[in-house]
Amino acid sequence: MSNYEQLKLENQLCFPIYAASRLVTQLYTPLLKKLDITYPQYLILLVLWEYKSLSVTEIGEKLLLETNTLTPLLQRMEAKGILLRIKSESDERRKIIELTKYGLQMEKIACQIPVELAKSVSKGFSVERAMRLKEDLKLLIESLTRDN
Amino acid sequence: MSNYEQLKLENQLCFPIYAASRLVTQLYTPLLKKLDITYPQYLILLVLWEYKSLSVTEIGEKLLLETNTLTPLLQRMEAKGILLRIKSESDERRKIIELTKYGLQMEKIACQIPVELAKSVSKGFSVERAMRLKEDLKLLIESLTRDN
DNA sequence: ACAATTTATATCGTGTGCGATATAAATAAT
DNA sequence: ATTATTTATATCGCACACGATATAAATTGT
Repeated sequence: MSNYEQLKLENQLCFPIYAASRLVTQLYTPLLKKLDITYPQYLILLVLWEYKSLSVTEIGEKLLLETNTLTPLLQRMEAKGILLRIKSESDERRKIIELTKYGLQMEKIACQIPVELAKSVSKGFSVERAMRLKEDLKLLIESLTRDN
Repeated sequence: MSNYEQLKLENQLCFPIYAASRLVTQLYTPLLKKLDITYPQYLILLVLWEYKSLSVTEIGEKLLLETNTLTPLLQRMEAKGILLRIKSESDERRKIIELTKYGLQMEKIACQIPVELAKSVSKGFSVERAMRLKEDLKLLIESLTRDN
C-alpha cells in the first residue's frame, strides 16, 4: 500500500479519464476501419462535415489541437484523397482545408458509426448517465481551458 | 452544418473524453517536470508505490496497457534509475518490476501533486462533481472492459 | 516607410499507444 | 516424452501529441 492515500490509483480522477479515452478510441477503431481512417482523423472529418471549410488553426480551436499535431495529420488525409489544403488568397499564411468529393461521400457511411457505438455502450451504461457524463466533462474542459 | 445530427461534434460523447484526457495530462506536465517524468510514467509509479512489486502484465492489468506499450516505457524508467526489471526465478518469462531507492524516494515529492492539482481544478469544478465524474467514468470503463 | 511584433503554418525530436508479429519459457495434450 | 498450445515479454512500424523552434506573411508602432 502507498504511504499516501491520495496517491492510490483508486483515488485518482486522472486515471479513469485517461483509461476511458483509450478504451473509447479502441471501440471506434474497428468501425473506422471501413473508412480506412484513425480516430483523430474521424474528428477532423466531423468538424469538416459540419463547417465545410476551415483553416488549420480553426480546426485546432474546435478540437483543442495545435498545428504541430494537425499539419502532419492533415497531410496524411490529403495523401489519402480525403481533403485539400488550399493556400488562402487573402492571407498567404493560411491554408484552407476543404473536403474532396470522396471526403464528403464518407459521411454517408460514417452516419452509422454513432448508431453502432451507442448500441455497444448501452449495455451497462444508460443514456442518461452518458448525457450526464458528457455535460460534466464539458464543464471540466471549460474550467481547464479558461485562461487560468 | 453536417447533414446528420448525430455526427456533430457537439453531440459526441467521445470528443469530451478525448479532449479532457489530453487537457488533464497537460495539467500534470509542469508538476511532473520536478520529477523529470511523463504522465504515463507517473501512473506506473502510482501502482508501484502501492503494490511494491509487479510483473509487466500485472501493471498492464491495472493500467489497461499492453506490453508493447509498457516494455519501452519501463526500459526508459530503468535507464533513469527509477526501477529495476528483474528476471523471475520461478518463471523465467516474467520480469518483476521493483522501484529503486530513488524511485521510492520520489513518492515524498509526488504526494504534493494531487494537492496542487485539486487546487487548480477546483476553480469552476466542484469536488462533488469530480466524484460523480470519476464514478461515471469507472462505470463506463467497466462496461467497456467486460468481455462483450 | 521600415523595423519590431504578431500570426499561421510547418519542422524536429521524444514519448507514448497499439496492431501485428517474434521469441522463449511454461503448460497441456496425446 | 514429445509435440502443440499457451503465456510473458519484447520488437517493429505507424500515427498521434506536444514542447521547442523555424519560416514566412501580415500587422503594428514610430
